[in-house]
Amino acid sequence: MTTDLPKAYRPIDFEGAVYERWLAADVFAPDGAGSRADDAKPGFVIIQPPPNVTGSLHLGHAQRTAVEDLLIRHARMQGRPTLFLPGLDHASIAAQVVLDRIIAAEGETRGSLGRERYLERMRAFSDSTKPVMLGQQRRVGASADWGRLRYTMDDGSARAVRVAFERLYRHGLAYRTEALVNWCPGCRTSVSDLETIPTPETGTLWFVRYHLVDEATGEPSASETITVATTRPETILGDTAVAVHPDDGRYATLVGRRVRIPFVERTVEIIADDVVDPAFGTGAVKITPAHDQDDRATGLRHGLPAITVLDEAARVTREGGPYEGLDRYEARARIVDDLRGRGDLEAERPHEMIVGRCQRSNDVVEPRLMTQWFVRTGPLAARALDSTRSGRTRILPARFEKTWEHWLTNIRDWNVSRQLWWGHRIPAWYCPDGHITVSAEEGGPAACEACGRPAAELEQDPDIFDTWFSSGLWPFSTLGWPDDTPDLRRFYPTSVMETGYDILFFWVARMMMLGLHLTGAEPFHTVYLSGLVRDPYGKKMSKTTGNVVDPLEVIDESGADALRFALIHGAAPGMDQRFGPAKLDNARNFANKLWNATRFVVGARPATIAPDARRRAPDPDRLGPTERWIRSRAAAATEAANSALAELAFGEMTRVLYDAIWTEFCDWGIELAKVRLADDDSSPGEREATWWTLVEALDTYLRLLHPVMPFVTETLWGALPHAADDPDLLIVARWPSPSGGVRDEATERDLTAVLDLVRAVRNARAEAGIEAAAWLAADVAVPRALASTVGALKPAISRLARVRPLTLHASRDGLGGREGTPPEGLAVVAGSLEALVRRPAGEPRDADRTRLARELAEAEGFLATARARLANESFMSRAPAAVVEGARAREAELADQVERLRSRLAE
RNA sequence: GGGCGGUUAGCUCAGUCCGGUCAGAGCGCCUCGCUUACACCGAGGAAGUCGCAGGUUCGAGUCCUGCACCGCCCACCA
Repeated sequence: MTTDLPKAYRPIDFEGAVYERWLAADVFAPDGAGSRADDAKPGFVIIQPPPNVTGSLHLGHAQRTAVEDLLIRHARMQGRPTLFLPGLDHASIAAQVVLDRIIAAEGETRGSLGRERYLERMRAFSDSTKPVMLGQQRRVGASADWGRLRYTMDDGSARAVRVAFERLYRHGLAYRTEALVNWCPGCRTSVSDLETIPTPETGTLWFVRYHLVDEATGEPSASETITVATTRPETILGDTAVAVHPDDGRYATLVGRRVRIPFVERTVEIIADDVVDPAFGTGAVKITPAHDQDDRATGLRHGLPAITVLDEAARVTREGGPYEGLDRYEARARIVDDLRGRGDLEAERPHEMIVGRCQRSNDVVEPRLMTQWFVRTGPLAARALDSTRSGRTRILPARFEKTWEHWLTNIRDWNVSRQLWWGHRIPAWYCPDGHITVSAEEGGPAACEACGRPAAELEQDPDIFDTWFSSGLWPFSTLGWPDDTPDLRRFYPTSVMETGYDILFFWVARMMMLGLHLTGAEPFHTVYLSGLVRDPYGKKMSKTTGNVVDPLEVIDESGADALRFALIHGAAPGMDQRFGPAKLDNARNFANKLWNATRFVVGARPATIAPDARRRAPDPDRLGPTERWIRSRAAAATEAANSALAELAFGEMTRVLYDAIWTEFCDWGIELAKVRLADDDSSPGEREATWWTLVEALDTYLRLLHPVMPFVTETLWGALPHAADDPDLLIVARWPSPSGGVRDEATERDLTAVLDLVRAVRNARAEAGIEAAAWLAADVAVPRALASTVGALKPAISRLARVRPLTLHASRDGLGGREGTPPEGLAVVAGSLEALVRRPAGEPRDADRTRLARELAEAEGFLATARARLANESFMSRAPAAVVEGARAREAELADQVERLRSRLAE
């Protein structure tokens, strides 16, 4: 069974082969040939958040995959039927932005290629990125069911989109209307509110005089004017009213009068409306219903016309009269100049304001009046809120529930129309009479629903869906919805949705809303929100900043296990983490440690055990304190890891395992065990028991660590003896059960005392400046309670503290020095144990005295605090009995310590 | 304008929900050491008034209030 391990830990040498073995064993699919899933156990399902096909993965994706794969591997080892369904997202707008850049380099544009050729290019482009991305996932170690790989642009997804939309439409939850949408002149499409980033800017507030119309002549008056304040003079061209507050005395007499809009020479009315803030500007506002949300609402209330003066490129339209064809900012400058020329620019001053910019292109988004499709979110959001409030779906970390609440309670209808090409075409057809037919049929409707006109006379909506619409169906469209498939029945609802908090609204909320309405069930019971991976300086990683790290480079260098461990170890849920070489090195070193520890154990097999022996539990009658301690600590680690995992506290879990393996198992466990393994005095049976103990603990640790570091643990586990009922591969081996462990608290206590003594002796030696290699004679006084443990560990203490000969005494008298003969040594007081280490002849004693004096002062300080506490009546009467008891015990211990230190110092 | 998060060793961060052995880790730093698993190592060590000010409590990084910076999210005031 045991195979030879290479001396050096070189992940690149084995990770690929390990992955091949998993694939060959067919263990990823829930019903794969190698699956050891028990169908009686609850299933565990993760539908992977599909990365965009825009290129390659970054560290954020690697983190995503690491966490998801951790959950999946853990569930798989528990014997639960698991499904990790991988996927890719077509990312319509993001992909178009990328492709636009690529074709621009070839001197082409969207327009020059045309819709069909452009889409062809896009398909070719995404076909080229897909394998790269899937290869990256594989290198990270994703144990996904590749046979179920899905794509948001595949036929299944397309059909789900059409059916979903048709149902929403029939249920009155999707509607088409003219509304002001966020228009990006750069991308030439509308974008959602979420994609419009409010950006602070210093603009200008211009005060413009409008001339009232002299009702007698019908001409603008030279003297009668009203001054409005605006930050956007170019929209003057589309003004259809001026508004003042109804209670504003300054303008009371002007309400109902008319003014002449300059340049376009339109005559509009002065109206009164509550929306106007009399304290802002002049208290009079120009109203441009086609280019401002507030004005649109005001216009609707007052029946004002809406005149669009900016086109899809944000150039002035024919309605703009003399300014037609000018870009919005050129027009603005010209209009300001012209107003100044007319003497109608009363004032201008800098103004701090917020403008909306496009998330993709950073262009200033223009409110634009268009007829588009919307999803009515009110009823959908209400159900989503109910799901989290009732706890049917929980969000972790819990604080995000507040954000969730706030967003969903203030949600506005969702504009799903995009004037892009790459995506799912909206399945709505219009007939010449203006009737709408929505159809989920692949070829479209046969005829107009309303008037029966044949399909040939119908025209399909040219727009496509917001990319998040198809993403919103992801948890069930991937399982066969809208059909009632076996997969859907078996794996839906899914278990955990792991993703970054930055797409909580974009994606999670949409999945929840659409999932609840279309399937009647919450699509997942837990939302686990990860933080963002940032660069070492805290900057968000982005291609434009150039600080993006390719996971493959990291994996080539340090291994996938190190990358995964570092990403998980360094993170707390929902908190961003800075990621740099330090964390990675630490993780790699840890893997190396594990590697070498295993190499040692494998190599330390007693000759009496056959190389191909089956793993068995150590003989309980041959266990010494060391063995009992190692087993107990492994059991403790199992408990701690399990409870951390239950809370999805992955960072906590790796911390537990890191300490257990490195500090406890390697630094102490193996070092202690070496003694019995090498000691000629120990019997073959004892040596075997020690070795089996090491194997057992290591086996447990490798299992516990496998979900985080799958490659190295699989490799190392393969080098250890397996039990009769173990599978060949760790990936499907049983998860350690906490009850299977053997906690032994008495042994743990005793060992703590012994290890403290060893540490104290080492410390004393170091402080005294004694040569590390020197063997010194030592006497140790051992209280009765520790006699048996210390007796059994005598050779180990001797080795670890480098003391020889070592003599044990039943009382302090045995240490000598008290009566007359001054001790020639280092006095060491550690808990209830006390040692006297003989110094080499001629060494001065000052350092030792200094150390003792410092320890005494420290102990006295603690003792004083402890006594003050016990003297506090409130504490004694109000604190719980257990706490008081603990305080008493500590006081006694400290008092003893102080007494002994004093007496040592007095010698 | 609301809301949330952060402020703990030189640096990067756990710990705060469930108050008392929690003052921790990694990196860095100092002193030793190539002891046949590991120098991607081992042994020892230095290092923090847990942002500030109040409050609750026998007891507070841990709960409450206020404040100060830093960051994020939401938000139709021209």
